[in-house]
Amino acid sequence: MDGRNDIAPRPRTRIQRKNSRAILDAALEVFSQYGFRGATLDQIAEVAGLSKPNLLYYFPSKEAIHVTLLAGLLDTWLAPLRAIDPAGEPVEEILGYVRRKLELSRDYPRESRLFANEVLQGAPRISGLIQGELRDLVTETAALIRGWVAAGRLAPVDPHHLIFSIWATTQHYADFDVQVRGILRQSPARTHQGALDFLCHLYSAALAPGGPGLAPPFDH
Amino acid sequence: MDGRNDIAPRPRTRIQRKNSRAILDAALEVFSQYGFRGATLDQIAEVAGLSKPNLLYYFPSKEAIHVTLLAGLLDTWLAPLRAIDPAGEPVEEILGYVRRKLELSRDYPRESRLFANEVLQGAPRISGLIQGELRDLVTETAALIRGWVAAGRLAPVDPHHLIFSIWATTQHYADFDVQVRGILRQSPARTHQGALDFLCHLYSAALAPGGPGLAPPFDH
DNA sequence: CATTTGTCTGACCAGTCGGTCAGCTTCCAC
DNA sequence: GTGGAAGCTGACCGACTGGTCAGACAAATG
Repeated sequence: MDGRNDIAPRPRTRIQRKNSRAILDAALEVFSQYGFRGATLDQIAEVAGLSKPNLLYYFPSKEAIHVTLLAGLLDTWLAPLRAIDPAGEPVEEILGYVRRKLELSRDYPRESRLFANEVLQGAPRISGLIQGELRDLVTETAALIRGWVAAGRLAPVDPHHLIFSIWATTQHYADFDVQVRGILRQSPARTHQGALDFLCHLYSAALAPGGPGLAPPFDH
Repeated sequence: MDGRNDIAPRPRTRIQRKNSRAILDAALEVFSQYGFRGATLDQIAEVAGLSKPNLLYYFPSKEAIHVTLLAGLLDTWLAPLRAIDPAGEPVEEILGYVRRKLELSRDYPRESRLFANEVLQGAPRISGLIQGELRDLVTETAALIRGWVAAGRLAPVDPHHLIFSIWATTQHYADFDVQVRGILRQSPARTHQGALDFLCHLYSAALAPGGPGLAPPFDH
């Protein structure tokens, strides 16, 4: 009688799996484009090829769909950060992180925009995740980077702002895609390669140990 | 009888000026927080301290308020780019641009978020501005930077991706403020200074002519 | 075949949305 | 002060929103 109305447990039957997937995919498409309040269940239902009541048979509410999406997203999104190898060569590890993050922006722009939409509007539904899981992982990585700096294997930079800048520069190509394509009229593949080249130059120049900018450039 | 229902001409009387300003300020507050579809006229009216019909006495529709905001915003937003002096020292000019853009993010975060919201959702109302005024100015600035590179006064970088990265890194502190503050728990002033220090290091290292990365770092 | 269980839908509901309108009040030039 | 324009509002409208519900349909189970 009651459909899979809980958020946590995964669907069991074939039909449940198929329809849940269709709903989440359609919801990702619509939410990422219009934001939570801008999206409607009718839109999602139409994209998913289901009726609106049928959506609400699989998910208890609009918000439940949204939360399910966000929760499932964070792992994918943080994977590149986890993949940084503490035993690797510092500059190469960070450049690899940039490359993976940029590929994520290219291959999963909807996920990036969904997340951006949520954070832009104050992250009312995921502030817990940000101050929990996300923050912990960043703190960890920041400590790793600080260790590399202390060992003289990396130019002295603030690890947090380094991470922020990598997030910003890579996600920019997904979140502001319309702007990028409106200014830079070229194939997405070419834009991606250009971005990769530039960012590698940017970060390798700034992170190479013993580089030009050892002292803080501006006094404060 | 008819209020100032057109978009272009500025209000004349004192009351018109005062209320128009109050409406636009309230709309900026609400639109930037909830996006266009997420915001309601009732919310804007309440923030502005006016009744909803009175809002529509000054502006013909919700969309007119939004468009008015966006149009008035672009000039402010592009001012730092226009302020780049072709006769100045290249690296200093770009660092100055970064500084001004970062100050804009600190002082006008609502404007940044409004713009981000719009672009994120496909810029349905300002695609003309992006492909027109914005694109022209960027093309111009890109040519200037390319000239600096050719003269050997700047490391060889792609000017477009350089501009994109500056936009991304600076606006990140306004658009993703919730995330930044959720991770980096410190005063906004301290965060601003840290960001400025980091970004100056980042760009001065990468842009200094004759630096480490003259050849493209990755083959393609 | 009958029963049960899971899947699905048309019709509907209460609340909210952007926007209208008739008419009220306030202001100001004369 | 008075007439007319400017400024303002409560009440209202049709459209749309998220969500409900009784019951139809489908599929497994006996």
